[in-house]
Amino acid sequence: MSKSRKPPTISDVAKLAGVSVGTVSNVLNNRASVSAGRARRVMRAVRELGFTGSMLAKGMRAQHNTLIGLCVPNTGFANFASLADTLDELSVADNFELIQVFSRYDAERELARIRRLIAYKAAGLLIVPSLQPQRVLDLVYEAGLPTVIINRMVPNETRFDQIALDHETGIVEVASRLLELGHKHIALAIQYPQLSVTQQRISSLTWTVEASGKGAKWSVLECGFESETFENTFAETMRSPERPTAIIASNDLLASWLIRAMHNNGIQCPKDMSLVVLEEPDWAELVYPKLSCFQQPAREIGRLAWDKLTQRINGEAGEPVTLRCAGKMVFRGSVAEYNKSTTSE
Amino acid sequence: MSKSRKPPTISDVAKLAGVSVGTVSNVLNNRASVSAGRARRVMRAVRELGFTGSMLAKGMRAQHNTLIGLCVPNTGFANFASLADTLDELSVADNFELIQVFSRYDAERELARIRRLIAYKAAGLLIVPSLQPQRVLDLVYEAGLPTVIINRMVPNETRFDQIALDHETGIVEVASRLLELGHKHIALAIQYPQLSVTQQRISSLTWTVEASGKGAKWSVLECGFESETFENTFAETMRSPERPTAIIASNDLLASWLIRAMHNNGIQCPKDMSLVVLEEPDWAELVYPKLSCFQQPAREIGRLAWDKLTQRINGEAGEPVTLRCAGKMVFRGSVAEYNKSTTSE
DNA sequence: TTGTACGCGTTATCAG
DNA sequence: CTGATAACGCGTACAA
Repeated sequence: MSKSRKPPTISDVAKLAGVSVGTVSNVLNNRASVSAGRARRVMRAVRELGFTGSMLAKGMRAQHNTLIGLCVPNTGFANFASLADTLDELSVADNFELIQVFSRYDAERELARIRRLIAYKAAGLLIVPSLQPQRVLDLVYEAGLPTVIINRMVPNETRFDQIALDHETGIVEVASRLLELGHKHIALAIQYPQLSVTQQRISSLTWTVEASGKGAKWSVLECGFESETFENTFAETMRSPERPTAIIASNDLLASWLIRAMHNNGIQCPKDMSLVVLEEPDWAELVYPKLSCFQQPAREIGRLAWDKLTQRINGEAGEPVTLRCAGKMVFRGSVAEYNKSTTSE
Repeated sequence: MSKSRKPPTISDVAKLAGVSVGTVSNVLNNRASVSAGRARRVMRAVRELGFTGSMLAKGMRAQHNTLIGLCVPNTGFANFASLADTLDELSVADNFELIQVFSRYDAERELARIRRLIAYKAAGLLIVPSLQPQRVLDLVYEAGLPTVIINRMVPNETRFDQIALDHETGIVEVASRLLELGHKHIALAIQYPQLSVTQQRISSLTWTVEASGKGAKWSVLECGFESETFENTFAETMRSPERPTAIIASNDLLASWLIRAMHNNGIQCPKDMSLVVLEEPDWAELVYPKLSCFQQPAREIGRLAWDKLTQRINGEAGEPVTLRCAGKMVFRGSVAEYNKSTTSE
């Protein structure tokens, strides 16, 4: 049974040290000059009582808190994990408390979580927005809360800073390479058709394929949200004579589904099908063949976002900016030349 | 530039609605009976001003906060991710705010982070302890903070509830199976020798191998913290005539290192070597052969820990308890019978 | 150099 | 049913 004694306050310390509360405060924040003897007595009392202070009272008094909210869809994808990791590191260094909440891709939940962060008088917000972030963004704008949007672009949003990956160059590089290798039909496997990055990717793919003048095809493979359903979709797609010879997966979950589905349908990678994923899961080099990935610079994004947010909190930032970070394409065994004599029973 | 207007307070609302602050408070918490007309006026004023309330002031007034601290080493391992996910879900349901901090396996940092959580007057703490948690545990005990230790056992600690995996049955089951399959030398690949779970695992392995009476061997493979160094260690181990025919990896990082190292050294799994990992990474079924795993019940542990913590916060818990959850062994392709005619050049 | 008093936003209490 | 006020812990301006 933990003894639930009340936490010590400044006046407890003051009483024990035989000084006034103002003196204690001055010692703790080594502000005004306090005589050495009293200072020592105060410090001893602090240690004796295990005095920690109250961030609640501090925050209330100072009218600003050292809490920073980070709202991400989940923590499962490798990207979000390293983003959280980076931001935690940076926030500790700057003496902020990072409080991470999950929106689970649900606008309603996102709204509720952000509302609470506002109620906690968070000093700033870092948001990886959900699919319908409008109400949330309106809310934080109304609240006047310094906010940076990360990782996922919100189109036509000029009220906030946005720091995100440059998705276009990635898919252009992937598609160009696949076309060079002789692929005639490239499919983009997606999960969220409404997402702005998805739209961007589709148009980039379209553009690249058509500009190449090689008469290649492209298509979009909507994969849904259940792996069983997907198995059917995939099998059906592969029965078509027009089936793709290369697939670009939007995220690592889809990549894992595709690997399994290819295996189940007797399709060999890269002989029958090349595979690329637009983020790098930590198992990329463990599967055979090794997975070709577009590495997202999560750490760089985290750092830029943090810098921008602290600037904005300190009132040093001007007009909201939109930054795009370059990713890096890494080709591994899962991509190969298109083999015209592909087995097709 | 977000307009950094001061957030509205209760008295702002009261002024606008033409009522007293007490009335507003009563309306918001639908406590005492307030006349319908006034209540409507208050609600309108609340909406108009975008009033959210201040959890800081609430917490200070109520002398207890709705903040729960979760301290984990990192968020990279699949286990910790789903633990965080479960706890987030549960805390939202109970109207608590979960604030997650990372100790990075560093006792010093752990102490600093916990200290701040105490200063924030967190209502309770969930800790996956670091390797030297003594000072932290003393601190939270002194502070009288309801605390539950999860996932990793702290030996001889009876001041707190502990909810953890039953590691023993897992390794006993794995070792028994490997012995059944004719393996004569089982190695346990570890990273943290001082960890109590490591000690438990070693003694369970010892016990199981010796009790089997099959004259089999066992050994411990210390893997260190850098994958390059590990490559050498592994190559050396495999050069020995006494080399293991089955390896049990303590965590998914080691499993990934082992898969790579086996590949680099031309050792085939499961023909030359069986492999088991004591947690289940999300890529377990993507590699070939599929990885045999001891599935840790992270969700169950999360749920039990949360229940215990809320009990303790509400003063409904008695003496601290220690609970062990059963994991589940899943054998897949990476484990096979030991083949005496193993290729050994 | 040290002590005192006030205000931050909220809720509980008490008087009207 | 409603309004005024004290108290929570801290920082600070100002008085001693």
